This record gives sequence, structure tokens and C-alpha cells, in this order.
Amino acid sequence: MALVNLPKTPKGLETLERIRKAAEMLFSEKGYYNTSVTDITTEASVAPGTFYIYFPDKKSVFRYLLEDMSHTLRTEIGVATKDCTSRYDKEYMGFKTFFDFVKKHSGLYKIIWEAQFVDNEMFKEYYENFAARYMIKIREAQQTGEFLDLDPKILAYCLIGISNFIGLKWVIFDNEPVPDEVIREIMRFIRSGAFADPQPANRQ
Amino acid sequence: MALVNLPKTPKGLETLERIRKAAEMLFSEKGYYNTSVTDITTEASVAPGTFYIYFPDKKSVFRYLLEDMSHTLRTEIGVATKDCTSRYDKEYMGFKTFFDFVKKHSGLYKIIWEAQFVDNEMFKEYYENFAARYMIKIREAQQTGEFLDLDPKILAYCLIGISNFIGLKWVIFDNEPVPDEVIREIMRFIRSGAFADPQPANRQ
DNA sequence: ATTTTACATGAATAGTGATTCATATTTCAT
DNA sequence: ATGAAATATGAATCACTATTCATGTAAAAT
Repeated sequence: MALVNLPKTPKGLETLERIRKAAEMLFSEKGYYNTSVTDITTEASVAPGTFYIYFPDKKSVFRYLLEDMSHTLRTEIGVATKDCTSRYDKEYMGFKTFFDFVKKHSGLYKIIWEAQFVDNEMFKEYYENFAARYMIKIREAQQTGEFLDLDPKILAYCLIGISNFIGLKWVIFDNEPVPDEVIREIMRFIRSGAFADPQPANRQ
Repeated sequence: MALVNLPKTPKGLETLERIRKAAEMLFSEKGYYNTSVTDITTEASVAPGTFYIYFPDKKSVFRYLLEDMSHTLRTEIGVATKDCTSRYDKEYMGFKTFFDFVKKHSGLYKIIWEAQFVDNEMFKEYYENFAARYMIKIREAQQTGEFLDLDPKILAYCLIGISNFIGLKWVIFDNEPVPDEVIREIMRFIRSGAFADPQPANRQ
């Protein structure tokens, strides 16, 4: 069964969009399990049955939003970093775009965190896919000599962890955009590490 | 209302413990919202009403587990890092202890992630508390000259993000312990950063 | 031994909520 | 304009679930 039954008329498209927006709003406000299908249809000003014209069940609208989000985020990061010449700039712009996205769509962003408990497979796939793409970029930067020879998988998850928790604190907890100074500070950290007196890199 | 009504006889203690264990198991297996009180009491081999002798409602057992977990984790990290002489060793042992904990109590660990959607206040408090403690340690290490003068708050959330996402990937996704080589690689990263040719640390 | 307190039961309550479907209306192609 | 396709309705269904309570049993205190 498809995730969504796409409408064939402008009217249908408009209705689907209203349902999508209502779901996005309510999921981010109250979470998936505290939102009923009736909540969604009421917010969208349609009858309960209308929901099932477009979605086979409640979970599908969640998946639909997640896929949408994941695609939009990837695209935005891709566009924003396209013209960066150095890995350093790409990394900076990647962070910046991610934080902007989280601020602009904090509702959608929260959906990812909840996915672990709604659709665990999708949650895992989302992050592993994200990490896999990151690893490719990391390997490229290692070949040009821009990045140290750290394990790409480990480095990818470190960087993803950093962006997610900085986004969590500033945007989700404190409802602020992540200031540029914070991004610069993160860049200082991933450029030089945290220790004042770096030890030899290959000590066992 | 208290989170839990502590029993006054050995028999009661044993029953409470059975309920606690059943809840922990089911929450980590299926999540809070896909676990019913009846599921818990069935798993614990007691009648539904027995649950309410010990907990005022369903949410309380979740909170109870969360507090328990949070306390145990803090204690274990405290003990493990007590005798470390350098900040480097403390950081290493902190990571190691955290990963061991996640592996050993992966069920409890997942509860934290879900807390955002069950008890958002508690979720926020948990991480802000964790970060606040981290910040104190970071400032100390900066005073002894072991750490660079990065913003303690930002650094704390970076390090928390790293440990959480490495734990997520290895333990939750792949169900493996985090190998020591991975911890060493993380240490390389936070010691030297990711870039091969570090720029001056204070460039604007 | 008897009274009191603690613990346990499970059927009943009261409410929720996802989903269906028979029916009605609107839109569109011809 | 008209038949077909698309969209919309909302009451009814059915399953589920948190919680209560009247009753019963076990343990502890006196």
C-alpha cells in the first residue's frame, strides 16, 4: 500500500495539504501518540473519513512527513554546500543549513526523534543513510588531505551527534536560532579538538 | 503524589520489583505508548489492580525508571572517573562507562529518548542537568590548562552529542558493545579535531 | 488468638480512538 | 448537460485501556 493516495483534482490537493499541515502541527505540538486522527481532521476542517481518502492509516501520514522532511533537509544541505571550495567551508555551511532547517521546521525535526518509537526501521534507516552520505564526503576530504585519517564511520556519527545535540539545546529546548558564534565555536572544536596540549595522534 | 508507594513488607518489595522489571522490559521492547498497564501486570504475574497499589498512574512508573536510570548512570560515571588523574583519562573513562551503561541497560537508555514525548519537562531537565555537571568539569580542566578555552556549554553539548550518537549506532542499531578502538578514535578526534591542517585557533 | 494493617484480586466502568461504509456532493471529461 | 470519477460526510463499529472498588487473603502486631 502506498504511503499516500495522491489526489487528482486541485480540490483534493488542497485538502491533502490541509491534512498534512494539521498533522505536522499536531505531531510537533503533542507528539504522535497524543494526537488522534480526529484531532487532525478537526484541525484540517474535514470529516474523519476524509483522512482515509488520502492515507491508508494513521502511521502513513507520519511516515509521509518523515520522508518529506528527510528529502527537504538533504536537498537544502546539498544546495547550500554545492559551491563551497574547501571542506572547512562545506562543514560550516552544512552545520548552518542544518540549524536553520531545525529552527524553521522544528516541528518536523522533532518527528525524527519520535520515529524511534513509531517506526523504528525508518528511524534507523534515516540516520544510517545520513551517515553513509557523510562518510563519502569524509573519505573525499581525506583523499585531498583536508581531513585527518579518522575512521569515517566514527567521525560521521560524532559530527551528526554534535549537530543534533546543539540543535536540540538551542532550538528545541530554548527556542532560539543557533547563533553564528556557536557554529564558529563548533568549528574551532572540530578543527583543533578540545585539548590544549595535543598528544601525538597515533599513540597506543 | 509520590512517584511510587514504597511497600512495607518483603513480599511487597518483591512485587514492586517484578512490576518494575516488567515495565522496563516492555517499555524498551515496545515503547511507552505501545505498552498497556495490563501488559505490565501480566508480565509481572499480578492482577491489574496491583499496579495501582504501588504507582498512582502509568506515567509514574515511567518517571520512576527514568530517575532510577539517571541516578545510576551518574553514580557509575562518578565512580569510574574518580581516580583518573588527567582530564584526558577522565574523558576516556567517562565515555567508556557511558557506553558500558548503554550496552548493559539499553532498555533504560531508550527510555530517555522517549521521554521527550512522555514527559518533556523531565527530558529537558535530564540533559540540562547532565550538561551543567559536564560544564563544571570542563571549566576545571580549562583552569588547569588541560582544555582549550572553548565555550563550556557548547563543548558540553558537543561531547554529549558524540557519546549519544555513537551509543545509538553501536548499541541500539547494531546491538554491539562500543569497542575500545572506537573510544580511542573518538579521543583522537576530540584531541586533534578532524582537520589535517589546523588553522590558528582564534582566527576571526 | 485476634485484631489490624498490608497486599492482592479481577470484574466493572467509562472513555478513547482508529477505521469503515453507506450515502451524498462536487468536479471533470465528453 | 450528463454520466463517470473524485471527493466528502459522519454516524456506527469494535477493540482497547487506564483506572476504580468491593471483596478477599496473607502477614504482622498485640
